[in-house]
Amino acid sequence: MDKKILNKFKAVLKKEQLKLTKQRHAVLANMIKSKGHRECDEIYDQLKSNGENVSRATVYRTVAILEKYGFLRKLELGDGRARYEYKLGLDHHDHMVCIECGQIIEFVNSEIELLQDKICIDMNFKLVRHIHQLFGVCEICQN
Amino acid sequence: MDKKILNKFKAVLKKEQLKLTKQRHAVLANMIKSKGHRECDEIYDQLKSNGENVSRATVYRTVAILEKYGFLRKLELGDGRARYEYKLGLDHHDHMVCIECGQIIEFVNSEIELLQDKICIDMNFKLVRHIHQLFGVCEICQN
DNA sequence: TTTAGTATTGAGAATTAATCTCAATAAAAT
DNA sequence: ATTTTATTGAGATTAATTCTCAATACTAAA
Ligand SMILES: [Mn+2]
Ligand SMILES: [Mn+2]
Ligand SMILES: [Zn+2]
Ligand SMILES: [Zn+2]
Repeated sequence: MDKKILNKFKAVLKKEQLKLTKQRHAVLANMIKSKGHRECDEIYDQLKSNGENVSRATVYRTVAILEKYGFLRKLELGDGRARYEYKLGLDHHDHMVCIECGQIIEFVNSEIELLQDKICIDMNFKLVRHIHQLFGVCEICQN
Repeated sequence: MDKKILNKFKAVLKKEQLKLTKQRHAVLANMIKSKGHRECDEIYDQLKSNGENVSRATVYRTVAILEKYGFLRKLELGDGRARYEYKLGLDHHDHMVCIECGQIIEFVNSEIELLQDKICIDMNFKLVRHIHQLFGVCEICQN
């Protein structure tokens, strides 16, 4: 794992009086390697098939820590299963979701981000995070 | 209940070979009357306290129909409980959610809506619906 | 490197919003 | 009024997530 990321993880853990365990390392390493939008069970299964056994409970506990400290972002797409994507150091983006095939397409629009900030300033709302998801039918599914 | 709304509801039900029952009427009437962002259990409790007993199962089943046909909009704010708001004939808006007190503030920004449409056109994505939620600290909770 | 102190893990139980089941009932059609 | 068809409700079920707690693994001090 990249030394910078690992050091940040160690710093976070120390600050929170948490210990660096094989399991926590394995979850983070796995998320860095496969950069999709992933359900906890997927992570669990993939770790298991790599021979790195981490319990489901620990996967859930670890992604929660990683989200809290900005390593991961949690997505809720309305199907009752949370997805996580690696985000540390990457540019912000939002998501389009195909309601036919489930495909997730990423998009960025800095104008929207600016307008969003302006709304919050105008309304004296301190923005922490946002969700902007577009649901519709992707190019492939239209044919 | 407003005759236009009731007629539209009747038309929808007929089209779908569903029957107009006391319970379905009660749920719709209740949603029209109290225009908040409401959990199913709230609707259930309020109906019960009005003496109009509708089972939880029927509340869930009815809001699903009402959402499908545009009477209601479903909100998922990330706490695992869906909220519904009445929307038929009302202007579109999105939501800011205070992470301290849970307050839901509505906002509208037509520029963002236009940019959103443009993104979808450019990417050949047929937009059906969207979620734009801003999470942060409201004016009151900042003091 | 031992030891003491503290945090973590995993297996399965618990939780909880939402959905399902199906016999009894109510609405619509004839 | 009778038949047909859909609906309801009570409680069981589902499924993602969280919790429990005894056994185990880190960490730092001696
Ligand atoms: Mn993404
Ligand atoms: Mn609203
Ligand atoms: Zn698609
Ligand atoms: Zn607030």
